[in-house]
Amino acid sequence: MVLVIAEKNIAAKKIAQLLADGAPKTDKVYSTQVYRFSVDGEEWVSMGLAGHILAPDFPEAILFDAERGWYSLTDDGEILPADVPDGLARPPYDSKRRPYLPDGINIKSWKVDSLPYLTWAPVVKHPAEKEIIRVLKNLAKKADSIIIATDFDREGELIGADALSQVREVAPDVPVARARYSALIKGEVCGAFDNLVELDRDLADAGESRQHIDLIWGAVLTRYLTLAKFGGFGNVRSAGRVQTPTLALVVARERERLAFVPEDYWQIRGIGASGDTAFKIAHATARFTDEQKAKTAFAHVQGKTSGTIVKVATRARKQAPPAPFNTTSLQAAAASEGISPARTMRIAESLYMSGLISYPRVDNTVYPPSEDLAAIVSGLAASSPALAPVCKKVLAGPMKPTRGKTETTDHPPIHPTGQGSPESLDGGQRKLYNLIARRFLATLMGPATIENTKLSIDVAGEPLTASGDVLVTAGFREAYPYGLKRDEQLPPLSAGDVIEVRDLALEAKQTEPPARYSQGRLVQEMEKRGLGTKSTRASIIERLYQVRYLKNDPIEPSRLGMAIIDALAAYAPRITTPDMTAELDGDMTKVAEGADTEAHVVDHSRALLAGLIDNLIDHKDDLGEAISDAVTADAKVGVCPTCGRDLVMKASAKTRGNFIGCMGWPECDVTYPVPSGVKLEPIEGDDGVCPECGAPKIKCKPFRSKAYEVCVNPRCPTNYEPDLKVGECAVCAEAGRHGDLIAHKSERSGKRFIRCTNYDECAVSYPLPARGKLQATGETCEHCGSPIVVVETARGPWRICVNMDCPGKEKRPARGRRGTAAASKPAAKKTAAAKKSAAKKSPAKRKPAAKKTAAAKKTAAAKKSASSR
DNA sequence: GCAAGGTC
Repeated sequence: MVLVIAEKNIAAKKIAQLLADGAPKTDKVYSTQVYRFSVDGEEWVSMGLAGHILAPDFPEAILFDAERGWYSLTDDGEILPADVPDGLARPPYDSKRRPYLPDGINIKSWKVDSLPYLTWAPVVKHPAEKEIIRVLKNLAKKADSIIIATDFDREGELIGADALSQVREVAPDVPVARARYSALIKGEVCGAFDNLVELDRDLADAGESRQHIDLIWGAVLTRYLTLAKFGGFGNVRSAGRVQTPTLALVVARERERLAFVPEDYWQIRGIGASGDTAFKIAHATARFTDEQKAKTAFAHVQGKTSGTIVKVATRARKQAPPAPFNTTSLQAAAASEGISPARTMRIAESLYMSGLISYPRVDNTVYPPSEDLAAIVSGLAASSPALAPVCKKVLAGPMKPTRGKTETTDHPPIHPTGQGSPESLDGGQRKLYNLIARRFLATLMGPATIENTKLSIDVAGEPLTASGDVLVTAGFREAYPYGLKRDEQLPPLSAGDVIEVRDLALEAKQTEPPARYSQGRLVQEMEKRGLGTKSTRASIIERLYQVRYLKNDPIEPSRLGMAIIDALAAYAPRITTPDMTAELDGDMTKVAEGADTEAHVVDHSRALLAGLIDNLIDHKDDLGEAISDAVTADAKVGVCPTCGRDLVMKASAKTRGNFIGCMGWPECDVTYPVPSGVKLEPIEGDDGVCPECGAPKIKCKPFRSKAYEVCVNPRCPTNYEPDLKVGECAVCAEAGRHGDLIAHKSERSGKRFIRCTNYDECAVSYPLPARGKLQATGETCEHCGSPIVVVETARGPWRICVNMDCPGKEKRPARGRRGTAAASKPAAKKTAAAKKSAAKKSPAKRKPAAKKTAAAKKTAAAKKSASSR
């Protein structure tokens, strides 16, 4: 049997299809997809790895001293020489400066003292994809020969070399060869398998050098930053060859904005009208930089009510259809539609896995000749009725595809497959699929023609203008409306016509600083500067948000992010610029060409880092202070109305919930609750102080709905809500007594809830939505008899039964069973409190407000999963 | 608890 090892499943599948006599058979080894086929009567099988199957890391519990070098200790205290690669450089040992690694401190422990040793620590590999390795070894044992067919690039060679090392553990003698193809098409793949070569160790070593350098620099600097001011678990301050220069880009842009000195300018603008059509007019001098000149011009036109058309100029311009999508351009286009690059990749992956779009990690922007574009369009027409009319036009047209600047042969640009059923996609998936499908169609269509009309208007001797764009020939815009401005149609006018003029005003304005990066722009900027790859950029940006160096979109650096860049620019400047990546690329090329060795390149890099360590450690406390100040500044939401110190967002150690507390604690015990389940943001400046009570106001952004601002003080008059009777208590009615249900707002927590007036006997207490005006309706719920209230929300009124355990609420048609189960035994469970009071006062009766205890819920869930198995 | 690179 011949075993073919590809980098990923899609490659394994394609290779099987291209080499097989007849159609390959899909099979599973354990739970991994493999492809069985025959080539000239011989039995072949291909499998896909999942990228790198081994992960580099530092060895467990390695210690160092000058005599023994690297060693490890067994549990019994026995000293063993460490299993490290030959020829590894030793940490330069200076007993005054650098004691032995203290007892019990090893490379795995996060201690500043160990950083100089970590710089020189060996790097080993451990299995990262255990399942894949198991399958690989299983197949390798049965193989008569093996062909490594991973991607034809540096990382592909390394992935192949790692796979080979695993194969050798079970099949030391089986012949192994390498197939190098640059496109998954018949000619390329068959050619590669007819001309097998050897695995290129130098190229794999180049990839491994990259891994080691990234790990060593990343781990040393990340540990250093984290230890400089330990902020508790979950507060890692990371640094790396790609993430740090990326952060530096954002910080540099913010600094430009801070240093920006706005310039004053003036505009004269107003409204022109002819017949029923009104349009914007402005002085021909779009921006006056001289106030006096602006005032003089304005004095001429002020209060004027008519103008004369001097000239009408129309000019048509063509807008070329866009290039096919590669990863970066898809991420940028999706970011404009509000989908972050990271989310774009997650969605694209799912669309790819369900067979709706082609492979999403591509640099290529030119369709290969082998791609049957017409077939895709036909498929699209059949699967997406909404796109069918435009698909028909595309099929009838000349269908000359556009080409982008980057042409590679590994995969086609991102396009819909025209297969599957996109109709059932949910929100984000549907949005992205539509973008991809429409972009694909646009690349096969003609240009759009936009006609611009420019009116020159004389108003009391001053030149004014109006301009309007109209899409006259839709071309590709019929399929691809993204980023298209709305038509601004001017009325038909000609020279000499008189128009109405009104609302002319002189406006004083200021120039704006350079704009912040959007996530889409940042991805493009990273690509331009050689930072990261198509597969990593999105996740690197996401990481910078996760460690709270970045916030908001357009992107702003946090004070912490700025402090990190300042510190690294001072003590480890090499990590803050893209140069390190550029230099690494140069070194990699030398290793790949055999002009240098992995050991030498990595040791050189270690030495550069080692040269920085002493200075870093000397400044540890300065940095700790800077980080701590920055973190406090980021958490600041306002000033304490009692003592004047900063109020900051804090996390409760007990409940892990957030609250606002005074930095003066324990002398000052001012605290405020904050709403949970929403994203919170401080409001800067005077807008962030409540005019009523002086407490801070904060911005709350609930998931998928509109942000609002609120005073954090629950006792503030702006938060006052009178008690409201919403109806009668159905529980009490069942028990033969009377109780009213009253909506209260807690003065302590600011939370709203409903409670029964009969609370000595009745335990009814329901939470209410945090926001929206409440109204009693006088109606009762058909399911449980509890009152119905209306909550005014941003999306309009919302009628709810106040009973949180109402059986009517649990009816979910899609799942069904949960609802019916709950409805059939609504009185089954009670809260402990309800049971207690019921036992004391009155016999337990049917109770619509059945509240399940946590334990009861658990058993119910367990029963459910047991019955479904 | 570290990075960046593959891919799921």
